[in-house]
Amino acid sequence: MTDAPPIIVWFRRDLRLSDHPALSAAVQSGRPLIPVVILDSGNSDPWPPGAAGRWWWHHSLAALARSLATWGAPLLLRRGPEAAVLTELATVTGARAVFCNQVVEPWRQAHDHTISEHLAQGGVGMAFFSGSVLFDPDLMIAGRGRPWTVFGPFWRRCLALPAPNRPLPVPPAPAATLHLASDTLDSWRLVPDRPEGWDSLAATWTPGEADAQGRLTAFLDDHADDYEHGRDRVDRPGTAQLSPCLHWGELSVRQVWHAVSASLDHRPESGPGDASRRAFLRQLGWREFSTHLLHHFPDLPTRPFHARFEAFPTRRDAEDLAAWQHGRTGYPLVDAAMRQMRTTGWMHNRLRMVAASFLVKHLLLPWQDGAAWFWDGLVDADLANNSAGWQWIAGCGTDAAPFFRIFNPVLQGRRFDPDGALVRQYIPELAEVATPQIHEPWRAAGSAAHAARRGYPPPLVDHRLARERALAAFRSLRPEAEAGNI
DNA sequence: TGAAATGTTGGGGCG
DNA sequence: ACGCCCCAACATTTC
Repeated sequence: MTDAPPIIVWFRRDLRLSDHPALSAAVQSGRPLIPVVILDSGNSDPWPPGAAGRWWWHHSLAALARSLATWGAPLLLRRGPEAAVLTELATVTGARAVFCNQVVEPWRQAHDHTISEHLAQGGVGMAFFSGSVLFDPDLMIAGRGRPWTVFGPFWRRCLALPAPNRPLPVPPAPAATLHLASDTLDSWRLVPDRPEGWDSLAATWTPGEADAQGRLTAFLDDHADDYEHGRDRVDRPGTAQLSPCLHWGELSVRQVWHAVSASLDHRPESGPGDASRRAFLRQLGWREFSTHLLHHFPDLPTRPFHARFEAFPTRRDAEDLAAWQHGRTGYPLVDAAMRQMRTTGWMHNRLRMVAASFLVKHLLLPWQDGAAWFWDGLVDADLANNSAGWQWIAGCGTDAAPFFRIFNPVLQGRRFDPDGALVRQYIPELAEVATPQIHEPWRAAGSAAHAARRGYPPPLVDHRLARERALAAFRSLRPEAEAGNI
């Protein structure tokens, strides 16, 4: 054995071996490695993963442990306050350094700062590597002074910057490894019980880096050329469905960026799929935008960006909230969306907009309640994306959809689920309803009776009335109304 | 990354 | 043949 002290590589939201700057740097040092994942028992995380997130986390950790074992450095699982776990590990092994990739979330960065100072007292250094975003949020506003709050200019600026670094390969395995006692993953009990179990998620997903890479490849082969339009169809797999992989870091955003833009860069003239590929990169841009926003505005998860929305006349109605949560609003597209999330842990992006709009505008319930439900139910639940998305749809965020932009669930259904295939998949009660009425089953006389027998509820609210009610609520917020000089 | 209301236009039926 | 009306189709405005 060498005398060189080992390096602790702390895995957080980067459950992969490729394009892992902290891991690569540790390997390059030639020291023995201690890869570790810590389950924080100190409740210091104000946004611990929800139920679906924990399911994903468990399985992705299992996959990471397998690939690290094969690669040559077994993964260590330790439970406890993060600073204490790292300190103890450093003491026992003689490690003088902890390497990790930065997670761009305000609470996480604050904790990292504290932990880093704590470790420094014991002579242990902490090194942070970047990799969870395409562009550094602080560098982007350097010289400008204030964050971008409108997506368009933000993205134009991003595209004008030098391209993000090329992703790193899986590093060669270290020569020496240490074997230390580890918790078993099962003892962490990450996956909570739920009445219907988790089989339907397991049938949908295989968490882990290998499957994530496969998804990326499949998307490039099958859907990237038609993404611009195909992504809108909720009844077809036109999207990449990489969001959980990106959240948990099974793929780095740089890997996705480079894989998609490579075909643009290497083609002399623009091909048929170029617009689609740019549209996809733009979606990575929204992820980037949300992450930067949360970094600059830590209140984003709880408080409306535009303070006047604090006065919005939201309702409090536990029954309506429960109807929405469990897919019993009587609007098939909304209900299919909510049941898709329950069944798969994922929801099509367009359905997220429709379902969120319905909660906020048709039901006038707080967007924070909707965000909390999504947080618990989505395997890709991401604080920045979830918060920014809800604020966007609620009209109170930066660069938000105007509040008066109210989705009509019937029209959205006709346009993006024209055959009713998605509705029939998730709402078996409506399987017999004819296609012309599938998105408004209350209008189908014969089928309506049938649906009633099967227990599918009538509409919770009338669209036209709900729309007018929402517009009135919005009008009550206008500055002129407050000033009393309408 | 809407939808509804309102306005405009142009073709065709018809007296 | 001509003007009138209807209304679908499209465009613009408003919420």
